[in-house]
Amino acid sequence: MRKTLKDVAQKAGVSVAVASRVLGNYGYVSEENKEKVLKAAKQIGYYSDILARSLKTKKTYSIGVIISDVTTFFFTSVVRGIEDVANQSGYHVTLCNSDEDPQKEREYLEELYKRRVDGIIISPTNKNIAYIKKIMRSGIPVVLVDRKIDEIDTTQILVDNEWASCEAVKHLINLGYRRIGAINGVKEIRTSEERFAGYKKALRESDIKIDPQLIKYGNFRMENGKEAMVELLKMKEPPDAVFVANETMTTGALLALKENEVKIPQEMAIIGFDDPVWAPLVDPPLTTIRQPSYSIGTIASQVLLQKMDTRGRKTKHEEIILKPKLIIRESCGEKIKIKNK
Amino acid sequence: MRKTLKDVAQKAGVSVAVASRVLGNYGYVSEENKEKVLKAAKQIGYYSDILARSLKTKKTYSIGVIISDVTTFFFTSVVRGIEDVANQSGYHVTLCNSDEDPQKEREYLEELYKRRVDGIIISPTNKNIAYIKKIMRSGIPVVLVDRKIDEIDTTQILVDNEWASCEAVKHLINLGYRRIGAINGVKEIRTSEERFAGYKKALRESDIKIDPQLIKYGNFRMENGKEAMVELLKMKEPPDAVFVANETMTTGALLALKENEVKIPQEMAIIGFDDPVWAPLVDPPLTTIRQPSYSIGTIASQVLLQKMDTRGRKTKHEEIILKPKLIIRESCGEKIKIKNK
DNA sequence: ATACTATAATATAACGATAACATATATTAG
DNA sequence: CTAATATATGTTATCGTTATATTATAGTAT
Repeated sequence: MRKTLKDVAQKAGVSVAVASRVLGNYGYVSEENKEKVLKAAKQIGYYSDILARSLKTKKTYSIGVIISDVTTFFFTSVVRGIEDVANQSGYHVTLCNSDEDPQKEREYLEELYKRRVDGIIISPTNKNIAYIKKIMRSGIPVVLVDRKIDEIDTTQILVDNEWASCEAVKHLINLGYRRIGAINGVKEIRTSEERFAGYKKALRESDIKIDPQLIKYGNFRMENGKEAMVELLKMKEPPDAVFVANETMTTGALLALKENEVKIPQEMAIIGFDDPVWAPLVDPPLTTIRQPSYSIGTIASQVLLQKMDTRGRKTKHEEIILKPKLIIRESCGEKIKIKNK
Repeated sequence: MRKTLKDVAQKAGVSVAVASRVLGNYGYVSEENKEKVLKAAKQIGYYSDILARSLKTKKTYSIGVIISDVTTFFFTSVVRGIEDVANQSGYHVTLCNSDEDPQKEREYLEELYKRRVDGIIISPTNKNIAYIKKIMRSGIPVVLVDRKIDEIDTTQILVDNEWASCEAVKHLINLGYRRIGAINGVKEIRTSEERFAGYKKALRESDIKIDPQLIKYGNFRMENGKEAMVELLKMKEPPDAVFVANETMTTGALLALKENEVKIPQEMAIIGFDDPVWAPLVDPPLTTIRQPSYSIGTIASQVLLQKMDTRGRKTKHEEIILKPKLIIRESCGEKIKIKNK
């Protein structure tokens, strides 16, 4: 049977109050009783019941994390950062995987609210903004990661997407590519918008006309990246390079290229956002944009911990923007060299 | 402010007992009051407090899942299976990542116990057996996945590792390889043992002498797979093929081969346990053993749900063994053809 | 008419912890 | 020597639910 504080107190021959004080490490207790209680607790194998404690103290010492895809390197890495910091401060992390599905996201938000987490870190879709605001109003601090939402007044840990994808596309342009396609994520999500903006900016600055036919929209999932690439390949005049907006869609796109036996980069150069462990291993090694994912996690956690400390105070919109890095491998080759061959 | 049942009752003009009955859907309530309560609850935005409820009912409607590596395709897939089934039955999944670290595993086990989860699914290291048993004795059902532990009397969802790796190594032998190396996982973990046993069985059955020098032990982590492969490559006479016991170590091994510019399969063939999405994309496409990971998850969840229903009854040791599948791609080539070239 | 059952509602005792309050003693200050 | 303070302990209300015991009314069977 599970032991309660009463059992400990009984065994130690003191009142529950004394036992609680010893185990909670507060108030006045004599050395003698302290020892007795500690010994008794150990002997009967007592663990405090977090449910009961939380009910009374209004603190669960747990934070909820809702991310959009646990299978990606980017998000697992973010979560690792979050956990490492949170655990150190005695917080437990409840991980939820929304799978880019607003409905699932909503359910998890409700679940976390009901379970009274002390704070939430989320990479949001943009469909539950009102509900997130409601949760914040109820006193639970929220920190956003990866995806900016203007309407939510809290700290958001972001990445300079526009700059990064602009760099990426400029890289392609510098190598000589001119017909550059794009496989974007969900249109309404800020991250997609920004990455797409960077793509357009790079083309504009190089006076390359933007061809709408070369631009596809996916939903950040693998199948989608694959389909988009297949569509591009079916064109009379397919692009000679393509920029893909995240890891899973890049996987899909690569799968499509493989199945259609398209030579990379000779027939199609490719550059992907996110830098999974396997990027150097594919054929040819993939040029990518590496995000500081672990840092995003640690910073988010630190900010949230701080917000939980100063609970109740009104928070304002604040953006912490980190810089990704272009990792050049071989999937873009050099258009000029290829032509000369 | 967070609303309580009292608020609902007040608003509806009934007692808390009636309100509780309506929301809990039990006992006698008049149609009239039922409506009133439902309306009131909706109006003030009431959510029951799971902490308080759980404290009283002794059910948290949450299960804990401890796996050894969230970054792998195998485990994320298992977790997905677990969640899909559990969520459908109204259970919340708390995901914990032990990172193959017994200390971390122990901490998470304690955490889950304290948080009073209704059941636990775990891919265990073999260092906390006594504690797992203790948890089971306290009435929390546990289901093991992926790793068999003889001493624990409960249902274990496993994979026929020995058979699968035997098949894999036989595949190499059939292709003409004779100096076949192995990069195994942690020695004490059953999964490693079994996979290694399969390796040895295949060699024995083909009358190939087992050369201890060709056998390395890792810890299932990437860096380790890399180091092991580097050691193999440093040998005067390195193996001409290698069997790697899991996904992360395979990644490491491939990285090492890449860095040392070893040609696959001409200079070294490689076959890996686990079949991540990127397996077809690497150079050359990787021959792997695909585990029925999602099924492992759904079955584990179903079994656990059932155990939670029949709580208290003593469970016996039981094994559910699924069969993996050899996925042949190009990383093993054909030794004969290669020689002839 | 009496006894019994089904329906309905309320008041209240748990669940297991914390913390506010009350009480008691020892120590120190004025 | 008294007042004030520090130390130590115990009693009990409380958190927000659920569930049990209690009471009340209506309908049905004897």
